[in-house]
Amino acid sequence: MGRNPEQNRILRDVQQAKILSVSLDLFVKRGFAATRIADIATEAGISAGLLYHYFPSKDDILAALLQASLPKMESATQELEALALPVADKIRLALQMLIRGIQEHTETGKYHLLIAQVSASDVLPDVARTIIERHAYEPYQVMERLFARGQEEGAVRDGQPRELAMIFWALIKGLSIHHAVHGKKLGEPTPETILPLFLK
Amino acid sequence: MGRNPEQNRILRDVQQAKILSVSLDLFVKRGFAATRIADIATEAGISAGLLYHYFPSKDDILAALLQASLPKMESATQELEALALPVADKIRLALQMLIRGIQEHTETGKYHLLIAQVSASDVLPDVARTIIERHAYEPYQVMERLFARGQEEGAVRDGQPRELAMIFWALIKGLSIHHAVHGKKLGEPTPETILPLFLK
DNA sequence: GTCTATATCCAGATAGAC
DNA sequence: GTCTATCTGGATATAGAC
Repeated sequence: MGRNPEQNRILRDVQQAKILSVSLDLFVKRGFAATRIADIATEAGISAGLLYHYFPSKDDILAALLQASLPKMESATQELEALALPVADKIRLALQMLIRGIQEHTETGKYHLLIAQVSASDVLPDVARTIIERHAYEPYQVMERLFARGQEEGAVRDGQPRELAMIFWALIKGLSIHHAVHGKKLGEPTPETILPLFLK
Repeated sequence: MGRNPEQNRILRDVQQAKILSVSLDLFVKRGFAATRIADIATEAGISAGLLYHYFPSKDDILAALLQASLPKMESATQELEALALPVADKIRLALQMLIRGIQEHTETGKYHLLIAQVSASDVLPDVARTIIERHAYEPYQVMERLFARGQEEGAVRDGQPRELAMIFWALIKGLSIHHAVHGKKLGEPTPETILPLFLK
């Protein structure tokens, strides 16, 4: 019943993906430090021992998650910037996608939450910290440029573009947490309510 | 060299306060799960054994912190509401105090961060969860009423008051985290930039 | 690739002397 | 009230059989 190398590779990828996916869920739900390897393994339907066949340590799982997510977000914002659209539309688009991600528990939404939770911590594994630092600034800069251009077009409200960018991302992080804590119990803000905060 | 009961009481209060204060710092910096009792004790200048003379468990320290903070915030928002001031001024006042708390690392600011971090977690000690649930809604309701009244006065922007309240608190939580992560490195939004988001 | 069994370590919590 | 020494449990990680 041997498997050929190709099948092995596929199995390996599938297992790794599974581990990463349940890790993301658990890290987001319980926090990194409070999540146990045993939980991840159980949730992934494998033994703890086998998990170590795929990842050398818990820290490496976190690193892999960040490694996968941050560049993805970075390129998403850059693609947004490159679109041939009026700035107001780009901002609307960004907001809609982000809010949707948060409220529908998209992977992207979870990544935001993970980053929000994890990057506040002092005791991050070094690898993780490096990854975060390398990619944290880009989204701020993209939004800053977007707001600046929007002001030239007369579509965006007054205020330092950089401050607006910080407010924008702070709000997104805050909404991630709000959703994680309260779910839909309190109701949730819609992009239509948020958008006019930034536009004229 | 005996101490009289009064002196004992004072000592006890001082030690407890010290433990709570360093715990708050550490919880906020590293997260609750990642903070070790030994760290708290060292930081407080006492032995781990002695710490247990003052608090029966780590969970109880967290509970004590929340127990102290949430009602304080609740009453702060209620006092704000009671002031005889135009709504726009009240909102400005609230924003200034909150932002100041965040940026100057006031106790209040740290409490916000603690609540933001801790309340997202699934594995909270039961006591802690109960305390949070009992006090979480009041600030939303206060801001919702404030925004509603502000709209009647024509001072507050359009939009569901409830949604505006959620946005308001999400932004505050997001700014707490932003400050914890980036400090003053990116610069920080000022109340003057934020206020017009909510006012007409 | 997968599991079970286990080594190792470390954190929370206790006991008891001073 | 305070410390040191210690117990205990649980979590990460490894070893080795299948």
